[in-house]
Amino acid sequence: MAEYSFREIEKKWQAYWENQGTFLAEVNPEKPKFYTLDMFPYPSGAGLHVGHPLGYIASDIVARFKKLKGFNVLHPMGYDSFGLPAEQYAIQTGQHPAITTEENITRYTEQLKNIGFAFDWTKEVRTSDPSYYKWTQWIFMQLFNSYYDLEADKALSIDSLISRFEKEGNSRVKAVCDEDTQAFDAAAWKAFSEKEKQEILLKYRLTFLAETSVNWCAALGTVLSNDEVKDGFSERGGHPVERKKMMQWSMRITAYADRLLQGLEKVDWSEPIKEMQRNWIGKSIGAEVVFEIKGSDKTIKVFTTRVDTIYGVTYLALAPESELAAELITEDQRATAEAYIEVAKNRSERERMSDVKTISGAFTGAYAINPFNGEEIQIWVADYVLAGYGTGAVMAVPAHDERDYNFAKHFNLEIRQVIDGSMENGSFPGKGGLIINSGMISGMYMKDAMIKAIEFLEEKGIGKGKIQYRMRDAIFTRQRYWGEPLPVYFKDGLPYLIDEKELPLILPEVDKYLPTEDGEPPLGRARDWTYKTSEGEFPLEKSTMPGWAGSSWYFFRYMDPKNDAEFAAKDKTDYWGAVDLYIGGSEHATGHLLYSRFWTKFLFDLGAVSIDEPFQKMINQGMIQGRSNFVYRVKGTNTFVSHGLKDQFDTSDMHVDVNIVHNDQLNLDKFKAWRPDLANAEFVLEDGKYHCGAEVEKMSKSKYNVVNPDDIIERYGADTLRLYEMFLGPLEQFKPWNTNGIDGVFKFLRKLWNLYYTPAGDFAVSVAEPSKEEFKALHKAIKKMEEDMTHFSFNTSVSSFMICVNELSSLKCNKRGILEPLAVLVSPYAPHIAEELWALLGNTESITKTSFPAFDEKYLIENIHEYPVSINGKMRVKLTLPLSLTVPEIEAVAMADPNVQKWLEGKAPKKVIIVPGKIVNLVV
RNA sequence: GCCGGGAUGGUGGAACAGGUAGACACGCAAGACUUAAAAUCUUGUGAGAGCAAUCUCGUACGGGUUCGAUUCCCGUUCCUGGUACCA
Repeated sequence: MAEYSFREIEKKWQAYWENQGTFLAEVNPEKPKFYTLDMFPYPSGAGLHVGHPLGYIASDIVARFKKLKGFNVLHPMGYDSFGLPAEQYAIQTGQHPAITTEENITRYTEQLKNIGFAFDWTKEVRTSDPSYYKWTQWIFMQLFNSYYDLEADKALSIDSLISRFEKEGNSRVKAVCDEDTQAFDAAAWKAFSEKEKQEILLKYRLTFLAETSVNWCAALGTVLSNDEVKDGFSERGGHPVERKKMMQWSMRITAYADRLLQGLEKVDWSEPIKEMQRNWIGKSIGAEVVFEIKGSDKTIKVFTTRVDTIYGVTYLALAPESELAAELITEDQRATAEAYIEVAKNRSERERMSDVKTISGAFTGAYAINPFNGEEIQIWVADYVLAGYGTGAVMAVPAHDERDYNFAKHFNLEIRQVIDGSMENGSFPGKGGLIINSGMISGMYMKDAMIKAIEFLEEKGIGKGKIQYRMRDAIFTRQRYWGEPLPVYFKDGLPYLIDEKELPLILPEVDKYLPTEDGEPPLGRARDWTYKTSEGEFPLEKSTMPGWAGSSWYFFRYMDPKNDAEFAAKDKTDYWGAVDLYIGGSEHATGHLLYSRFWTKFLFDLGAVSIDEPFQKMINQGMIQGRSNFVYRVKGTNTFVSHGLKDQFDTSDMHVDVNIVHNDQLNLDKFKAWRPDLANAEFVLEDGKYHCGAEVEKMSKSKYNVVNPDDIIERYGADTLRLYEMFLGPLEQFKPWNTNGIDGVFKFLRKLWNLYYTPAGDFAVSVAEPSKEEFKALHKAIKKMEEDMTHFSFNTSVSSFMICVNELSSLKCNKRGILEPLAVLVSPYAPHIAEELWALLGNTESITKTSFPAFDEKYLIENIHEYPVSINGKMRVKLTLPLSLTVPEIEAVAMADPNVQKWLEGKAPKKVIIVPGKIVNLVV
């Protein structure tokens, strides 16, 4: 066999790895561990396109590299298999989503296996599998049975809260709970009925049922979380989304806001991703201030980050949804104010967002009293105030806040300056200035004034310092079929958990996957969707969990996927620990990555795992975009003009399938065969070729720019695909898929192959001692790969392999001493060809069992070496010096250099520091 | 609007600590082999001038720091990701 026949080789080694269990990963305390993880895919009906494997290839390279370096590597793959597309398909066709999902998974697995990943497939997980979602439900139950204790700063069991209530009521309990929780003492607690007790406990539980304002998507018939909504439309499907009040399960993720923020300091993620999470959590430090209302015993609580400007408050503004606002309206303002509230409330979120510039509001007629100076100030209703943030009320300081300023200008309200500085054409004195016209805090700067003002508030009992988060509690229910059922039944209208022994609560069969006629979720169609206890039969929860439930803990399940007694055994989670390298897209920054951190912290509090950050290092690979090709048809004819000549004709452009275009040249025969109407197409060519136009767009079927990895593998092989995806550019960069350069990578593999063969096609490797040049070529590549592995710049490693093989081939190197380590070196990138060559060299064990070739610097040293010279830490000149020179000789040559002389101006340097091979420092 | 990331030949991209810009690859051109094509190999390939050695200009644009800037600083333009009345 002389030809590089990748088809045979790849099939052979993929079967070998599977039969030998080469990549099975088991706990082994003798060896250091390395956990590489990819964001598992949702198995969609379209199959994998060429963009999906990008990150998987990168992590596979790292996994194989680490294995060669002696690590025990866990590198699993699985499927996030609950999701909307399968359900939508089920609605249209009546086919059970489980069947569609199964088919898609089969196809995905087949496609993935063709690429030759070092996955341990025995660790595969599927979120829609009952043996998996049993534990998703179990985690939900633990959350239900926990509350967040602020003194311990962790989640504790709800039973411990109950025993505190029995002893002393709730007045001294510092815990995260609903705003409206009333105080009670031990006696009162004991006097409460079972129902009342449960209602109170629900206000503390980490997952709870409450009436919440949600993003309702009528077209999908379900609620969506904030990160599933983009610009007022659903992320999947692009349907309009509106705000609606509904009873929903929520997760008290806000209890963890601060720990989620602090945890970011400990992990090695890119700064932009951390920043996105910080913004999403949106911590603001400020104060809550209570304003009394004139002629009423009601009060208005506002949140502000700038109490120091309190003397500049000239009105209060309430959100239109505020019930208090409706109550406060006086007779003379009733007509206008109520009309305004009606209009504002009915404006959809979408309208409100797209129309930020229009200023609107209405005076209620009521007045509040500024607690600092006793002044009466008007109370307004304004739709720039959001009901969902802070207290839904704002103290307006028009002089120092842009929105307040615009509002005051529009309605002709007073603008009172309390920070020194000029205020001209819309520029506001900011945080730096001295505070003026402000009674007790005049003459202070912001920081001191805030402290003083908060002290005053707390003394008087009319406010306090407060930290507010932008992040809301996460809605945890979806009115869908294809998701995890919640292990909850209802008694007296209150939720109770089912018995843990009953898990998993299996998703029931339904006749249709649509909501019921009376608007209940699809599970409302299930027969016997009830729970039987000794007390009777009770209805089960009809909503299911959101998509992010299953993906928030799958990285633990990979460690122990078949465990039926625990979500994962403690000794296994302790051994594998946090994910050492997580590769995936940045689009999950505010969804999956935040929820996973939240659940991990919770499991940590529970003592179920020993880590509280799941992903130590993360790389965000850039999306691969499509690159569309165009042909230019002369209008009204069947004649197509090459790109360069199209301006000479009246043409219209047309997408052409990128798979019949190579290097932007159209394959004319394939084009004629592409569609029947093109069979008799005619062409106007340039230099005998048809050049297509190209444009970067999203990869989509309708643009004929989808490239299937299977096609690339069929034509060039998996090793070429792997190398090429890496060669395309930096992993983190967004880039269009473009096969223009793939021939070069394929040629490289063929050249590599030919190193082991004579021109006549015989396998021939000599045992002669390699020359210095040969060692040098190899060790340059070894060094480069080791360095690249620390910065994840896979693209330049591929280049360094190419250089190495080019040099070896021009040296006609066929020596075992070089070719054996060379096969190992390239094996993480191109594992199939490496295994084949390794076996040809007479090795009987897989190449993955050997170790990475040791780098030796001595091979890189040349006779002539360039020394950069730097003087006084500033001047640096590169000199070409023979390596044999002694230190004084190097110094002499450096001193004789014209640039150095110019710099020294005749003076002698005080000290000469020479770092061999590095830098000569001359200190003046 | 606010917060990130980016802009280098015909193309994808190198330059990892301020020190020979354009590695490597594609494409293109010329040549070798071939009846021919494909494949392979060799050479050239940022722009301009020159027979040539060589010189000048060049990393989006305008400035600055430095002996020296793709790299650091200030300003501008364009592309791109996130987020958006968050008080």
